[in-house]
Amino acid sequence: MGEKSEQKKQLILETARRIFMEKGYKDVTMKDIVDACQISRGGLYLYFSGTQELFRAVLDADEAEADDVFSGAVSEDAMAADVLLLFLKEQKKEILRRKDDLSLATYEYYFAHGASQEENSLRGKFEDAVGALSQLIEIGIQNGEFYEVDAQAAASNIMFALEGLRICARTMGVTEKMVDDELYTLMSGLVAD
Amino acid sequence: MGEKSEQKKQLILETARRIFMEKGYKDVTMKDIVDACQISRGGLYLYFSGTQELFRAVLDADEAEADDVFSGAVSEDAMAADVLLLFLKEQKKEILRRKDDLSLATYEYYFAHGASQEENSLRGKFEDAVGALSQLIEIGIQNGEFYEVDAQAAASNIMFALEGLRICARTMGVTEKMVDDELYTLMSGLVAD
Amino acid sequence: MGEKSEQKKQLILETARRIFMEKGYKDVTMKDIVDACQISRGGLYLYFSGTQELFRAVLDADEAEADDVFSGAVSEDAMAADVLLLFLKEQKKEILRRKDDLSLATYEYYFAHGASQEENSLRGKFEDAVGALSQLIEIGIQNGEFYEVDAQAAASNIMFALEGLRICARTMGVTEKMVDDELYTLMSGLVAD
Amino acid sequence: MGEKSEQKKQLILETARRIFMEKGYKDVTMKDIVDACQISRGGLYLYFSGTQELFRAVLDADEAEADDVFSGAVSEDAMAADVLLLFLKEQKKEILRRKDDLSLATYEYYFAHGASQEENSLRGKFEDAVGALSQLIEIGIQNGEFYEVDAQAAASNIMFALEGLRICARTMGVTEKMVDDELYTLMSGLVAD
DNA sequence: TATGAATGAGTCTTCATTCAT
DNA sequence: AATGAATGAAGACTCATTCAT
Repeated sequence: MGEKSEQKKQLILETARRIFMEKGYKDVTMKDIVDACQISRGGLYLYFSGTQELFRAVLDADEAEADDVFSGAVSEDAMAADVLLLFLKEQKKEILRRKDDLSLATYEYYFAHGASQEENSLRGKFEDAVGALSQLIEIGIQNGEFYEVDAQAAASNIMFALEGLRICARTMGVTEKMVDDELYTLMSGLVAD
Repeated sequence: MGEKSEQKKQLILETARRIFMEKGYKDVTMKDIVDACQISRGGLYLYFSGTQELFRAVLDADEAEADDVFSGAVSEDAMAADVLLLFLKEQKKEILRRKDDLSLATYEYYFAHGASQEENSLRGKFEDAVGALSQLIEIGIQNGEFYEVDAQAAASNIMFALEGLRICARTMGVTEKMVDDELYTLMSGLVAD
Repeated sequence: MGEKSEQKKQLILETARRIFMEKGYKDVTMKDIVDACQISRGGLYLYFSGTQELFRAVLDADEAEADDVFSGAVSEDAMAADVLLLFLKEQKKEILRRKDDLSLATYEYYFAHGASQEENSLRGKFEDAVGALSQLIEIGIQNGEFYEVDAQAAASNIMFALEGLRICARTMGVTEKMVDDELYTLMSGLVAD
Repeated sequence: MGEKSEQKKQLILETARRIFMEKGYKDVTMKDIVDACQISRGGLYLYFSGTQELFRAVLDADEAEADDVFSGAVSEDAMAADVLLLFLKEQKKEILRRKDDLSLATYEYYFAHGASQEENSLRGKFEDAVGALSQLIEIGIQNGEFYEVDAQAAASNIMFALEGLRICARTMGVTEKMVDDELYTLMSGLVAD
């Protein structure tokens, strides 16, 4: 039964994920989940005690299967600039994607439950990304592809700018051109093109 | 009588502003406002039809008294670098300020009511800031203070990075050092220090 | 001032009448009246203590200027059948008129405030109409225009049938043909045509 | 469990029916029902989303168990006149019954929700009654009990007059004598007595 | 007379959460 | 494990009515 149980939990998580993408975090009610899962009210509570726990679980599941964008790429003999370009293109897609994206719900979640909490995984994620990016830039510099910049600072700057683009896209709206221009600016800081 | 009425409206706006700073946007109820204002339920509705209208009014009031950071500074013979530094310091303060700040509520408001709406003043604000910053950088370049960069692109980059810092501060949390480092990186792109 | 006062009262009554025709009785609020009259809240209460009193006044005003349909007609040497026909045509118009009519509001008013009340003027109105109709039929009989029926009974029957048509029009809806047919039936009871 | 649920729904319907009879349609609030049913606020909404839906359900339940007054009677060899008399007596009782009657609420309901709606079952009911009555009269004519009148027209006339009596009873009030007289008039149109 | 701001009671509706089965 | 009926608290909103000016 433990297996069946696990299956059901997975089903709930997948469904919840979809709903969080559609409605953000705060607007989602247990009823929304129950309806979408075709599960009983009480049944849902057997697995999750509320939307907070549910969203936490959705985030954790994400993390578990998070794929490091660079891990594979960098080890090969691909050019660092190409890897970076690929990464930025991926980010662009995410930034411009209006729905099908957990970023809005995630922002709402952390607004509500504090930047203080220990389990704030966002920070770790961000630092991992900065670290990986930094390494990539380092490699690029050694390859002679990139200018001799402070890799760590450059990586941070890129990440903050990307976050800025993302939040701007979710609030004031951004055009594709705005994103392209900014990404171009970011690349220009590293390499002549 | 219109005067007294106006006073009350102001009182409500100020109180609401405080509450929005404390609780963000979505968690604020009309009852919260009512209690804080020591006003009757019906009384509040005489002035505002709901939290959305209230927050809109708070934002509008902000805008009305918004002071252009550069306007005064630039026209004087202060160095562009000094003006920029001042601006960044101001931003740093805002970014690190945990409460007493409408940014969280504002994000929530635009999450809820769409980046699409015509009355989205965020976009205008952002572009105004980019414009002013761009001008400032231009002046700095002409003064020989700054490198010969693309002023527009540099300004955009700074603004996106600042937004990134702000949202990171509100979600994953940032240390003062992180902010300082990033601001230093931003300055470094313009001037050797 | 008494004159001015009277004018204002008239204005209120006329406006209220229009609103009662539009919305019926129960849905009308003092606010509706206030808004439509462009008068102050308190001002309205100086004249009328609530919608009940207001509607009562509207009804009373109606009564005061109620014109007896037959009074003029009968005294002339018009044929009784023609007068009756005219009356029925007038009734048909009223029955089919969807709006611009107080009947719905009147029904609602008496539903709410009882068929019992002393000031129930409906009964008097009805009996007056039966009386007049009865007289008319009597004359018609004496003229040899109508069959020799019980005038009183015939008059009552016509009035009940008209009320039936009216309420059916307001609830289940009636077609013009249904009304025409019924009116024809009513006439047939009195005269061959 | 569906059974218990159904029982509760029935209980609510019966209670609601009683309340609608007492207070009409418009004055009834969900709270009235809740209090009368000794149920929780939220519990009621599990079954009905508002008073409109509730009243609709009450009407539908009525219709489901509606017994055709004539169906049985006519097929037997009872005299048509007797059947008609029985029907009119039944109607008289209903008309004079002050409370314990849904007619007032029904009128209010249709005032509020339009004579236009597709689901207006009143029209169908009325036409069914006219049809049955018409048949009955036809039979009476063939039996030689009734005058040779236009059965359809006579039936319509009776129904309109009954509706007229009903609404008059609910608004201006009618005496038993008034009803008797009118019913006598209606019979007189068909048969000498 | 006249104003219109203010009140507070009342209704609607939804939600998280529990619990008997 | 699972169900879904039931609860009650909470928030939105409206209205009749009053009252200081």
